[in-house]
Amino acid sequence: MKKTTITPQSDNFADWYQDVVREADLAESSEVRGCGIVKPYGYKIWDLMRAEMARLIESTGAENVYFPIFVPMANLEAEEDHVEGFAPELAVVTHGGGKELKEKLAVRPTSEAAMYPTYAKWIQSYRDLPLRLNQWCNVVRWEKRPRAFIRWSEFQWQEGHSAFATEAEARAEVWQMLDLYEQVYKFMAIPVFQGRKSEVEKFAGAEMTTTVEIMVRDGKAIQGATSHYLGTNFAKVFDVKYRGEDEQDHFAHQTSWGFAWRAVGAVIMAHGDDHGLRLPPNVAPIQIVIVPIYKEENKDVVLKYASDVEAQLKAAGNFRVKVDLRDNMSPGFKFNEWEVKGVPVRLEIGGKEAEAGTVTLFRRDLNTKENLTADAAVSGMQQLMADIHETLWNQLSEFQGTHVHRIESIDEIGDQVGFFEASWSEDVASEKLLKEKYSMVSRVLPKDKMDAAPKNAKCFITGKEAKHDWLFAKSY
RNA sequence: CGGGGCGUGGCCUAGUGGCUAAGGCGUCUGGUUUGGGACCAGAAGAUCGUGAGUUCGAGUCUCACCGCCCCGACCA
Repeated sequence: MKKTTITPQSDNFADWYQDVVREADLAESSEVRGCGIVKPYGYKIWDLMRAEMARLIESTGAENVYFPIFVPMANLEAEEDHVEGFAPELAVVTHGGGKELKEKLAVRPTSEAAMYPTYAKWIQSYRDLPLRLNQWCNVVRWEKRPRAFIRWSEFQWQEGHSAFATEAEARAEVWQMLDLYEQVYKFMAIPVFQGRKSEVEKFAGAEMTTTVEIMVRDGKAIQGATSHYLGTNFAKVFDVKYRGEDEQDHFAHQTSWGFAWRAVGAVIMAHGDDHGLRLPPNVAPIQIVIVPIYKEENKDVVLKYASDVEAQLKAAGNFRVKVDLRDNMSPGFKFNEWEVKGVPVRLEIGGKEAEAGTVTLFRRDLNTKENLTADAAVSGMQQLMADIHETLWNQLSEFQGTHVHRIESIDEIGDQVGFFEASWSEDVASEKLLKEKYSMVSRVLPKDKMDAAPKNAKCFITGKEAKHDWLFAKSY
């Protein structure tokens, strides 16, 4: 008999998402409109993602720095497209120390304008290049429609900013960092669609934006991370130039790339089911929960056995294991709670198991139980974690596969959900039309389609000459 | 900024002009329990979003304001 406080996905996906965030104790809303409070369990998931992301970034030789949260308004206004893109969502500090400020300070919505005046000082010679820096920080964008993790007004992320002597190097960096983002999502058992953004969708001030797009369980897209080629747009504004070997001054070619805690939201929406969260082991705060089940007369025996199994697991694979010792809750309550929280593996250990030297093992990816010897469970745990990761990956991959629809005309969209592949003219007006009609925009020109001829010579919207095969979808 | 909805203990809900604002969940204390969301007893916790107004009397009616949520447009 299952009682659930979670709305089924098929009833209302948005409600389901909010219910999971609440029931799994990930986050709650705060006193401040649009800003969230991330609770310990939710923050740990982010920490695990962040650690992997940090490892990947540092493996490329980029170094960490920290720049201030405040940016002089004048800096932000310097790059025309940039300010136009961000002005509507700026938080601005007008008072400090009890006085009105002459120079208003923006709370950074992103740090190009905060960092590049300093880059101009640091970069003098071609010998100072490349400069590849990263910072982990919080940024603020006054969002009109916030959503837990996916789009809070304040969020944590990493933003990397590099400068190169040549366009070729900068463009290579853009794709290299995008590959890291694909890898970090692989770490979360999430396949991505990697490629480039349209003119309408690209970053304010960029020459080119690349993206990893994720398809989640309702067929919508989440932009998982972006990597931009900024060209010399910002360099010209902030005077980021270097003396080359040719004894001439040149503007630096810049990139920026960012990954935010919306990834937590992506994991929830990509893997979750009607019972709640299903966490890939790599980002599960608790990978194995042991629920001891005992009566007064066998309590000591059961708890001893449970703690032995815990010790063996920790010795075998340094797993994140928790023994749920709360004695004011029934086993059934605990089962449900850990399922909602997405713990990949649960071991039920009671009198029967203690006597037989077995465990009852529940895996959250398949929601199945089996009884096996404790030795087998321990020695097979590493493989089981890998299997769970793979199952989640495969399930999502299969879902994505069946939800990419090839269409030749805009009207074929109808009420289907998912991503739509179509040959497109890349005409700006046509993208607006698509948005009005189907609330849908281009998501990505997949990397492997960038140099390929479109399958259909005619654009699916305008009938004009198509340039490439793009993916379109509704998005978060 | 448009459209819709809602403000009553931490959360959910009752209350539809009349006595001391009721119940469930949760929390705390003690006890009893433990194989799929346990039970008993007790306790704490609300100036009913704010301000005016109507009335003998307002959680309830009127007006204004504030805030929140959901659906769009904007965005990582």
